[in-house]
Amino acid sequence: MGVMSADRIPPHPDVRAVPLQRVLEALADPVRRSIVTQLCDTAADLKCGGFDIPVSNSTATHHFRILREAGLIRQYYVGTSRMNALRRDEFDDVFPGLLDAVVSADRRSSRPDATA
Amino acid sequence: MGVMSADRIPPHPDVRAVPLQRVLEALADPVRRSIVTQLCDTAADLKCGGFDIPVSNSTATHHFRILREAGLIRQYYVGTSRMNALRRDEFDDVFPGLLDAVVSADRRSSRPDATA
DNA sequence: GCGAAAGTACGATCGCTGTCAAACTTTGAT
DNA sequence: ATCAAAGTTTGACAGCGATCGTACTTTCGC
Repeated sequence: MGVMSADRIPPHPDVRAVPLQRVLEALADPVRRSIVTQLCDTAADLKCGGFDIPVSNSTATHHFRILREAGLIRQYYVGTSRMNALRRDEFDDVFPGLLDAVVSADRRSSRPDATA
Repeated sequence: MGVMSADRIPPHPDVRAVPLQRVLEALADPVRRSIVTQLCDTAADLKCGGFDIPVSNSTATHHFRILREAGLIRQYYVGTSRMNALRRDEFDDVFPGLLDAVVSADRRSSRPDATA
């Protein structure tokens, strides 16, 4: 008995209404930061199962919800897959420079770093 | 029977050796963020008791330690007062743009905001 | 229709962290 | 010498949040 695929996703917040506290809590978790970084690097939307993260399925759902409520990602369904998109521009408007600084530093942290 | 006032402060980390994780955990707490913002706004070193924070003395000590170990502040004694200095330049070298983004957003969060 | 695929929702743990009060330490002033 | 000022240390406690397994829901392909 189908519900339309539209409202299968909980509402996305207006980024301007998201407290900095929520944003920093979201970005302070390594798994979530990895999700954001992967979205940045891919420069394309990814389904939940398309990420390389070391947690169970239900834990992943939890992390995606936190990111969504922090205004960092937008989710929408394609068939049975939930897609995730970075809300780059909207987010940068409200928190200028933050995403860049975090993602840049995170990339450096995650790489082996072979600099002499 | 006095110990010299020099080594009354635990060692400060090399900022380049501080993991991003530690930095974000430090900045994700509202009290610590307030401390950093006040240091930014004052543009001068402040003694521990010189901050406007709503926690007990021992809790404050805890927060200052977290900030110090995150490479965000440098502490030194002047008489019986422990002074706190932002490690601005060193920190910006390793995490460019991060402090600015967080402090700017934090200032906006803390103000009433009377914009029409 | 039926089964598989992709996630979600729900409880239940469990460890971490922010908090405080109380006792202690060091320095400066009297 | 003593006392006050400024913080620290220690121990205890409470609440949050990351995690997982299991059960459930929706959609797609046959």
